[in-house]
Amino acid sequence: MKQPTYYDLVYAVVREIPPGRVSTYGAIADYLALGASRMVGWALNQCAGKDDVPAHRVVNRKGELSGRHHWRPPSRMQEMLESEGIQVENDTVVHFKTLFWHPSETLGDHWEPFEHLD
DNA sequence: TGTTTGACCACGG
DNA sequence: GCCGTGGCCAAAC
Repeated sequence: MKQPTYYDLVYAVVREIPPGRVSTYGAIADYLALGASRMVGWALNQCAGKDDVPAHRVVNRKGELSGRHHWRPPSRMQEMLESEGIQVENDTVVHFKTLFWHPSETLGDHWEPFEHLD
């Protein structure tokens, strides 16, 4: 990998998710204008194992930990969330609607993560 | 090079 | 408010 791809954009946004908050595939896909929220899932699939990307803060639109099966061990994702004060019950984020974080909430609409790279 | 699949979402019934 | 269907783009086969 030599130049930034949409993977890097996804990673960059995920890293900006504030601790104790959660975001969704759809929100990230919408913010990055990827056109397909599945691509976020693919990107996160590649980031599995990377500790520098808090992928545990990304859940589906229902607030369910749909990606926990891709963690080692699967319970790791829930533990990470709980360690940040996020309550998880039955593989679903409690108060998900309240803890939901949208990229534009913090990054704004003109966030250029790689503008310095050209 | 065509088909299948994927940590999904919006919409209509 | 739940269920089935289409769509979306990229990687793996």
